Amino acid sequence: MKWVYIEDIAASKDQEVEIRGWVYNKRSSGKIRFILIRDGTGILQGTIYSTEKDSPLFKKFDELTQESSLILRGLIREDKRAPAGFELSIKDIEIIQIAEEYPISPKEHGISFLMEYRHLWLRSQKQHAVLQIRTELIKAIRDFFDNKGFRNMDTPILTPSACEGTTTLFETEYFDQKAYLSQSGQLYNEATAAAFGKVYCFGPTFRAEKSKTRKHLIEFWMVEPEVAFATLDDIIELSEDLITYIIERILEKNKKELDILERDTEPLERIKKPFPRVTYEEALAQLKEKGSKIEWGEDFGSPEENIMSEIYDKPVCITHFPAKIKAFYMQPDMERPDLVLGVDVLASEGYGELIGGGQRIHDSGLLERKIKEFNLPKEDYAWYLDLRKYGSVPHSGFGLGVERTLSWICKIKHIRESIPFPRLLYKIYP
RNA sequence: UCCUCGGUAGCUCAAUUGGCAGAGCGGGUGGCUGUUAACCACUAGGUUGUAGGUUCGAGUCCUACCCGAGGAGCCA
Repeated sequence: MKWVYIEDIAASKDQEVEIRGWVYNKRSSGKIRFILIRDGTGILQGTIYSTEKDSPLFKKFDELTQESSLILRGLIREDKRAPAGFELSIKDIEIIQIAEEYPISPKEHGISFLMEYRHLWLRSQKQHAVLQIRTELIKAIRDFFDNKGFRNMDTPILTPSACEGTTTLFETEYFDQKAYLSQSGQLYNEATAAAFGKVYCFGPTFRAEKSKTRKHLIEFWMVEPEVAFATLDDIIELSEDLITYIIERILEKNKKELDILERDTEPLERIKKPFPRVTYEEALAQLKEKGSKIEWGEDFGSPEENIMSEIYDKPVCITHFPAKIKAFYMQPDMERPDLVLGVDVLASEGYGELIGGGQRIHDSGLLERKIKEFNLPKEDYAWYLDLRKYGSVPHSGFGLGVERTLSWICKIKHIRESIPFPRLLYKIYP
């Protein structure tokens, strides 16, 4: 008998098939019994009908517990009464394992309990929907860059020095040396961009910051494009194109999942180019008008990000930040050397920074001065400075956080649900 | 790291002024011919986070600690 996945069930209408999966729920009503089976691709209702109370099928049905694994065989029928529109008339139940009492019942649970059972919580419908969208999101990101001729050049996770210099790194042993888990592939991207023109890296990044918010993960995934000869304006446009492409794809491919998540898609549907662009100083004026006490030279906190997303109903690009609050490699504005050609793209609906990036310094002398100014060990940046000696060109890039983007698209309350196994402050289980 | 709130059955929660520790869900048993987180009846299930203190008596009050949540800060 043919083994089919529930997502493909329509093609097997009026045929006898085999469904392999787990008991999602079961109900009985005298002579008729229902099994909801999930197989990872969907949930299907199977029915058993018998006039005999102790028929062999009923006996097997009665043994089943929530999440028991089994193979059902039977006829696929169209039936309006079934949740999926199709139903399986069960002719045979093959039990693989009877599950022990499953801790996650179909009723409500607290977050700390669910997080402790994250390995099982993944089976629940909403978690499943979020992660289903995640796989489409990652595919869309790759397609976007691949279709534009970008080369995927992944960068190392183990790095020799505190390349960023500023934020907290995870340290590990590397034979007789120290190594650090990567916080960004950007510096290496600049090298591959000079070799391949336009590149992107896509991988996990690690930040040992003691952040305890709904927007931060200790380990998260980031896609970072880098383009030789590109200016700030070029990569702002690239950011807009990427975000609109992603949104369009998810709206097209993940209707079912967005529906399960009860996501109002209207705010996503209006996300089209161009996005509003404001400079840091213009944003500051808008924020003060709305009552913020932020002063020039301060970075935006989450109250400021929230105000910005109240003002605009699309992602907003903020540019020209004070140099002192941004990284050492950011290209200063020629007319205002105290500002840098950086851009942060803030999501709508209060989801904070999706993208951070900008134009990089390509002048060798200036970069050396900045390294000194930021008190960074020059030896560690010898190879990076080489890139400015051998055919240096203006170049720009950015990083987009996958989990922030996914949280926003799914409108979930906390970023911890946007990755199968979140690493959170002090929490590394399961 | 700071502020606020919380920790009672497997889960979600209740317990009046300090006075018998309780309900729903889940589990078990039985019933029901179309259920949709089914429903109905019965039933088992407790070191009230830990340690100490006040009191005739503490889930409730006090002290310390542990754990969790929300927020802030931190954060290319």
